Amino acid sequence: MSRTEFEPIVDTTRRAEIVGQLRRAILTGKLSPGQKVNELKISKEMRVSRAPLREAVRELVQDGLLTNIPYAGAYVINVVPKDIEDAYALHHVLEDFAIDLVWPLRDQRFAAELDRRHVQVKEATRALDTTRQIETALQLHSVIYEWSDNALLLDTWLRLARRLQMYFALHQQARDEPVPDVDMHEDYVRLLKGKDIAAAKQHAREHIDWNFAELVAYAESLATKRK
Amino acid sequence: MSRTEFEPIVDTTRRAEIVGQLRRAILTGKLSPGQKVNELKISKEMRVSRAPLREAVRELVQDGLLTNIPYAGAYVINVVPKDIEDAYALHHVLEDFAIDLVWPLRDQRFAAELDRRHVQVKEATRALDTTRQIETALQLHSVIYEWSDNALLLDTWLRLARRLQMYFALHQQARDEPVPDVDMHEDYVRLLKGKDIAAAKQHAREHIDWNFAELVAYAESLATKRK
DNA sequence: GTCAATCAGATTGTCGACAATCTAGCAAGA
DNA sequence: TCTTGCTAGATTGTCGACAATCTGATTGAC
Repeated sequence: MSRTEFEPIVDTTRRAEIVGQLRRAILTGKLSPGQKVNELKISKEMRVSRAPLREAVRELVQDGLLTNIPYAGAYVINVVPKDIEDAYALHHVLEDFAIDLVWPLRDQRFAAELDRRHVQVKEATRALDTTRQIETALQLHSVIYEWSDNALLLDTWLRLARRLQMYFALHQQARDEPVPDVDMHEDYVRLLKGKDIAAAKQHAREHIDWNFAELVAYAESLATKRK
Repeated sequence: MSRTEFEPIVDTTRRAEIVGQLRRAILTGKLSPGQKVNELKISKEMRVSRAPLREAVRELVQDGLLTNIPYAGAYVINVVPKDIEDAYALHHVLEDFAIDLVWPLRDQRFAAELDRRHVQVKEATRALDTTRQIETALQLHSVIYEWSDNALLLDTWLRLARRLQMYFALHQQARDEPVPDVDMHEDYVRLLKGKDIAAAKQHAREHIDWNFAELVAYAESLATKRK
């Protein structure tokens, strides 16, 4: 029996590639909220036929990043303050649950993984790469979900995370300000490795909320502009 | 301003119809876990081309009812005990959250809707229509999510509900026994209309678990059989 | 001028055919 | 006997073309 473990072969279909590109385009604001996804135009630009593109669109619709109206087209979802509030409320609940589940499962590898991703966040922050910073920060949060040993919870989180990534990206892109403090996640990581679950939960709660008000305000400004 | 409210036009694409049929087939066990979804065969049976069928499959893959392996095909998801446990754990958390949210929003129409769906469950139960009984019972549970005014939570619940519907249906189909008591949801509905939120939560928790052990045992029997 | 009917252009939905890939079975060689 | 290479058949992935539908502008009647 071989000891080496091989990675599964990566999806090598055009469809998967297209999904990736479209998702990135949405999450980085290259496709802005409300914008229509023109199949013919995009398929030409990507040099693929409409079939795999359409299948990719179905995936993103199911993902919640696009909405579809039959015979009218697919549109990037809009962002209104209520969406942000809903997402944050759900995030609180899921994070709490994930910490409960992960607490007895934490081991040395868990701590190592937390540190590894924390480093990535700090690197992206120092490099002033906001897009990557958002991405790595969410990946850091993903650790507890990945280790909570509940596939459904992880799946639910990943869906939510994509929404959050979109909100953050839009916001950052709009204000174009210096990135937040490098040590933002210091306490978060430390408490997750510690012994006080109540403190960890409490801090996670506050940590999640750090830019909540700002994001809602941004969504409101969007709504007013749209009028 | 018109006072009458019109329903949105139903999706009138073949794709939507196909999604419905496939979903029903999976949720009723017509397509059993692990079974392959042969595109050519099904498209012929449905008298449609493969294009809309494939798009429908993408949706169901994203929904979590199918898994896809490139160039190999789409398969109905398997059911293992851990899946049931994960689903129930998440259900507890979501139900708790939903009750919190819905509590201050309850009004007379909320109570009426609870009653209406409760009646449907009882009718299905009396008619010995197990499939419909499962469907209506989940729709009864959906009330609190629909009224909780959190679109993301509702979306998350609907995903979970489909998984649960599949588990229940498989189980029922396997044991082929008389359906449970007609008054099963009596307390659930009564407490949701009452004033004691703690009692409502507590009962919801127990109510959710009523057939948990049975379902896990069934999944285990499946797993052993598969060997 | 207002409103309804009509029409052209653009876009989405669907189809049938072809290309790429996988699987199972068989044959050849060590 | 086991492994390797090959082949044929089936299935999935992709393509280009056509049909159905929507949108906006134009026309014409009142």
